[in-house]
Amino acid sequence: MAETGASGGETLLFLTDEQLRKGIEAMFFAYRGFTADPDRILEKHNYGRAHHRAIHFINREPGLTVTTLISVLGVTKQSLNRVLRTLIEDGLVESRVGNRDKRERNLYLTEAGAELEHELSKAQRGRMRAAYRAAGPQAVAGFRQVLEAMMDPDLHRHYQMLKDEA
Amino acid sequence: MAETGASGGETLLFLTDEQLRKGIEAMFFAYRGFTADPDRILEKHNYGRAHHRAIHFINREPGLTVTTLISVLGVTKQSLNRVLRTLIEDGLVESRVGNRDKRERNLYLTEAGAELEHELSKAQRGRMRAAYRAAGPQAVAGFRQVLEAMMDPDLHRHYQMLKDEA
DNA sequence: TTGGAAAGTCAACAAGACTGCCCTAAAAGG
DNA sequence: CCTTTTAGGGCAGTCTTGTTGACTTTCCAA
Repeated sequence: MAETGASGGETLLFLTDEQLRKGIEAMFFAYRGFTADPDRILEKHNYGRAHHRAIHFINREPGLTVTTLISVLGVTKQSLNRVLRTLIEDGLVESRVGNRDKRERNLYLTEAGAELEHELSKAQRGRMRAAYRAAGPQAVAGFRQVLEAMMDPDLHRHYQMLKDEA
Repeated sequence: MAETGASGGETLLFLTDEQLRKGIEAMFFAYRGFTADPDRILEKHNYGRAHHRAIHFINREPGLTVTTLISVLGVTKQSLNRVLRTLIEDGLVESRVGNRDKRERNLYLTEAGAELEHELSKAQRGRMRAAYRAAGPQAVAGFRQVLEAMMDPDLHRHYQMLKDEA
C-alpha cells in the first residue's frame, strides 16, 4: 500500500518545510530526554557526558587506542585527555602501552568502570526500550533509517563498524 | 542480562540489548550530523548553539516571553540572559515590554535576526530533507514516533504546542 | 643517523551551562 | 494600602568540555 518511491507525480508531503521543522524540534527535545537519565547518574559520581561517551565506547571496543577514540568521539586529543585522565586516576579505565607501537595506548574498563558503564547503560536502555515498545518494530526500523541517513559519512563509518560487532 | 521482554512466544527482537545499544549509538552519531551544518554557520558569526536555539524558538513563536523561552530551552535565566543580551546588542532580537503585564518581555526577531534564522534553518532543513528523502515517508513516520516517545513529558508538552501551530 | 610525523601529555583559555545573591518593577492578594 | 509573589536583569564564581599551543616519546623513512 505505502508508496515509498519519490517518483513522478508524488506530492512528497513529508518533505514540506513544516514537516522538516517538526523533525528538527523532535530531535532537539528527544535528545534532551535521551541524555536525562545518564546525566542524573553521572552527577552523583561527579562526571559529565564526556565521561559517559568515553566509557561507552571503551566498553564497546575494549583495547581501542586513544586516537581511535578521538576520531569516534570527534573531539581533540587534548579534550579527551582530560576526561581520560580523571577516569584513569579514579580507577575506572586502564591505559596499557601498545604492543606493536609503544606510542599507542590501549584502553580498557576496570571492574569499577564496567560497573558504572552498566549502571549508565541500563538507565539509557530503559528509556530506549520504553520508546521502542511504545512505537513498535516498524517505527523503530524507520527511526534507525532516518538517523543513519542523517549522519556525516565518516561518522556513519564508525557507526557501521560498531554495528558489525555483536 | 537485562530482561528482553520475550513474554510467551513473542520474540520482540527489536528490544534486545544489542538493538537498544545500536539505537543509542545511532542517536549519538546522528545528533552530531544534525548540529554540524548550523555549527559551521554560527562559528562565522561568533555565536554558539545556545544562540541558535534561542533564535529558532523566537522565530517559531514570535512574541514569546523570556520565561516561556527558559522553560522551552530548559536552562536557567542567567544562562539564557547572557545569550539573549548579545543577540539584542547585535540587533538580531528585539525585546518589547509586555502589554498586559509590563514585567514581561516579548521577544521578536529583527530583520537581521530573521535573516540569520533563515540561513541556519535552511542548512538544517537541507540535511533533514536529504535524510527524509533517503529513508522515505514510512521511515519518517516511525522516526517521529520513536522520538516523541523518548521525550520527557514536559518537553513533549512544549513539542506538542509547537506542533499544533502551522 | 637524522629529521619528520604521529601518539600522547601538560597548560592556558573560552563558551556555556550552573548556583547564589541582590536588585527593580509590576502584579496580586490579604 | 501594604505585603508578598512574579518577571526580569546584574554580578560573582564554579564546572564541564570544548579549543590552541607547546612539549616529549616513539616510530619510520630518507
